Amino acid sequence: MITTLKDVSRLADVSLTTVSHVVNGTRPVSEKLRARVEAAIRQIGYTPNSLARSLKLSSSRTLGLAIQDIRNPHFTEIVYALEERARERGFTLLLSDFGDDPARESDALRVFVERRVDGLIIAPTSNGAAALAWLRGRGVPAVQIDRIADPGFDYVVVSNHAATRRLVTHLCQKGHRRIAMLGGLMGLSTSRERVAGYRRALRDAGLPVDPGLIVVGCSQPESARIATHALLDQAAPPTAIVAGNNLKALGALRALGERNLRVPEDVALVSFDDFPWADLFRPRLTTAAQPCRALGERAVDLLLDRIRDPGLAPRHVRLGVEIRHRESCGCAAGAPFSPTTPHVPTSKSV
Amino acid sequence: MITTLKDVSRLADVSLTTVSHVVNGTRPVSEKLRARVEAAIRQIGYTPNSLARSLKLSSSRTLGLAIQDIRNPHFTEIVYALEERARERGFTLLLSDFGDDPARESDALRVFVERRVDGLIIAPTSNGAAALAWLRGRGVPAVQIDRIADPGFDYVVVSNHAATRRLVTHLCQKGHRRIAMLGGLMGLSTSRERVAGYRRALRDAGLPVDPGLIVVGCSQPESARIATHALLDQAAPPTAIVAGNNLKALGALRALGERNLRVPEDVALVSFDDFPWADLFRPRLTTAAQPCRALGERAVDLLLDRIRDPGLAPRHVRLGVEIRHRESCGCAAGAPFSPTTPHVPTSKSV
DNA sequence: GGAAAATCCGCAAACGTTTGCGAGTTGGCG
DNA sequence: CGCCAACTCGCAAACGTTTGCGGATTTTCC
Repeated sequence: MITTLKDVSRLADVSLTTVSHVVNGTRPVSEKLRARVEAAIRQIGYTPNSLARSLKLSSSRTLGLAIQDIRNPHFTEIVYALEERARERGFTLLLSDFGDDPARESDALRVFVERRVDGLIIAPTSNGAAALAWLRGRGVPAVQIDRIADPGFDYVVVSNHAATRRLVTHLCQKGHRRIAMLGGLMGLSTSRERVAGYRRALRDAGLPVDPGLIVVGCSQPESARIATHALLDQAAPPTAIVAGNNLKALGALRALGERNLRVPEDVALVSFDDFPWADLFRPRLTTAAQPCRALGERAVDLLLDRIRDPGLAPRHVRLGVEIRHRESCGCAAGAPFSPTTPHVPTSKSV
Repeated sequence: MITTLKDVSRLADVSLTTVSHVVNGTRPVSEKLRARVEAAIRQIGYTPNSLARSLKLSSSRTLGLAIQDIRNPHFTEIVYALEERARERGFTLLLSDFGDDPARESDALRVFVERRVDGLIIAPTSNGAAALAWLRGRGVPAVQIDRIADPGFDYVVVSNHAATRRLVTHLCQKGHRRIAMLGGLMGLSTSRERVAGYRRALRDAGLPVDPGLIVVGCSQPESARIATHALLDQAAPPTAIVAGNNLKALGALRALGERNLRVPEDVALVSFDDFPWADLFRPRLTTAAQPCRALGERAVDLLLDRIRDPGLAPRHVRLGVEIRHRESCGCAAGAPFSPTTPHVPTSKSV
């Protein structure tokens, strides 16, 4: 059913070498033989064996992608961009979703290396540093996305600090003085940067940082929902909430709904990460939208560069974030947004 | 950096054969040698080369996944389930997103076959039949999901007809007499089955089928949005709309919002496909929720069975759909839902 | 103590490619 | 006619594994 070069060579009565060369166009072949070979190929429906080819060339034209949870719309978007870019460049993607489990993260990397991917893209967990160290030992090219666990590797992330700061500053300007932050796992660089941006904005506004208004560690909508209820149960509840990412925004939204609190009249809500359908939530959510597509494309480009030249110094890319100004912050729909912090342009260090 | 069996065998001073056997545990090895080998492996950080292994064994423990658009939440969910199940079974997933493009669909399959996947899972386009025929010629195991393009291959899909029928019947019972249907590309079995279910429900209710209320061919939110506007511009506009899938529901929702029409008071809306956050739209959407997880799991299981025994007769699985009864159909939240058509149980033919 | 059985191990051929090297042929030119 | 360049092509070794076969050593049992 599946045929080989040898089958073709027998049928066309030429050498293996010649068949290989007409298949790959890697050296001139006379018109006569080429015709015979091509006829034979069509006749038996020959399909090259990439495995053998990769083995011989020690290059599989395959990229490994290890990510937390494809179902998170943010990652879905990134995966989409990565796959497209990789495909355009002639690479195929191996996919691994490792959830929250560091062990599964390591497993994924091991599997990828065993399959001899040419390089890999990873959104590392909080202990991704160990996994990356292991990779370094194998000399496998890799780039981190979204989060950074080891500055020794390339990465492309966004300006979490600046964007969160702008979000919070905006709430301050609208008069909010008790602003809560739903933060993520502090092992993640994103969470740390976003919480730092939040603190910074408060300090800039001369507001106290109340530890009771910062809750960290929730990673799923459900924990965010519960955390939100807890926040609102306080003696002096927040008048505004900053969700550290899209999942937390969903949780917060649910909690607010359960309490029949109106957004933004009773409590304002802004969130990191946009949804493709964020305009359909009521109220329409004000968000910090990451450039997922650009992020994916840059990641692939960085990786291919490094595969070409493994000696490159680590390259760090930080992309700007766009604030999508909608209603949940308390502004009328479409009202102009005037941040105090200027928009952070795409930057690249080293 | 990357080492081989031979490196290990040299360092441990044993034969290649022995190293291979301790790595795979495929034949007993004396305690002494095993220890030496394991020490050597650790020392040089040996990682097996799956490419060579696959070549020799002619089995790559890899599954190809070709899908339309991962960003569609419905497919995202399926991809997630597929990846998880495949991983549990020791297989890795190759991912290809081919959009609407039949050419890219064929490309994807070709790439997968060249990479010698053990089998593949595909949500075929309207002309997927050709692509599948090509596969048959190569003898590559495959299962179709979501849609069916060639009954000669295994598939696992849902009861589109029955579910749509229940959705529409429910609207009829609420008194709607002009119910519009936003259908998909009629080349897809899902679209045909859903539209058929819609017609059937109307006939059952003794209502006329007005061709002006059926619009087919839209596949993206934007075209559904435009189609919805057109529907509402009619002399006798519909009082209820059935969205053929989640994307169309988003488009319809946008159009209704743009017209400041209230759902369900002015126009009722129900939709095929659920969203994980469907409870956060306002109004909360009544949907026909597919068992994405089960679908993914069954697909992998079917595929692995077939890989084991390629001679199996084609197996067809049709899963039941759960109606998630919320507000957009015009019922009070949480009101009981009493379909005339009994819930279609999971069935399996042949 | 000796033969048979059991145990432990290595040789070398394959899996399906790619490619350096060199052999054979042809044509051009003096 | 002779020689060299240009052109075409095939041989065979490699890529990193797996595994059938058989040789050597040890154990078992009478």
